[in-house]
Amino acid sequence: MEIVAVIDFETTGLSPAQGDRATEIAAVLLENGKVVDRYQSLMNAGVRIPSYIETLTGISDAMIRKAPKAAAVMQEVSDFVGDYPLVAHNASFDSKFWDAELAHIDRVRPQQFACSLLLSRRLFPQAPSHRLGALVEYANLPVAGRAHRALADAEMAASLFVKLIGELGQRYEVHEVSHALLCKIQRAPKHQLNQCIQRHRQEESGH
DNA sequence: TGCCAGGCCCTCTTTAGGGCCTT
Repeated sequence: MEIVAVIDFETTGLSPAQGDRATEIAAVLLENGKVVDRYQSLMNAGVRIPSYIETLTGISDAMIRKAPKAAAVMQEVSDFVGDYPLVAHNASFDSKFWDAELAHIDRVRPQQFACSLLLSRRLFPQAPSHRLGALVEYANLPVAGRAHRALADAEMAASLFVKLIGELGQRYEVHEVSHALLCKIQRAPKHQLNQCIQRHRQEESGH
């Protein structure tokens, strides 16, 4: 498939609409199932980190004070990602923060997100949990580092994403999985994946 | 003062409720 960018944010909470800000961003570029480039940075948005968040992520106020400004980091990472299609685990979360942080620098996201959580629910419905760490364990994927740090989570989401594409290719004999197809599959009713893929094939071939 | 996310997905559903997932 085309090059995609898998991203992961660490933040001060769950909702930019409630004033939460990003504290760390990572993006990895995937080409032919391999990570070919990486970006990672802490980012200083001038906000305090709640203690339970520091416990969760290991990211402290002291670390953030020394980090580059959020605006500079977002300019760098959005340049790094360009218009490659995006992927995240629970993309509804990361897309909210991506859009909110881009808005602070007057940029607008041009591309769509695919979601490895929605895809996992469809392709691995039997998994005991669809949390990123649990899926990595379930699929026997390598642990990339400390969970709840952006680069480790982005690397693990990337390897999960590669696994999902492989599964899709095998199970449904889709030889060229596109980001556009994934965006359709992740919205399709679980019992209609086959129909969704057939319809996509027909649209692609112009019938 | 009191409140505080929101989208997905299942089910004892659809005139709704609650768990999962992200930090």
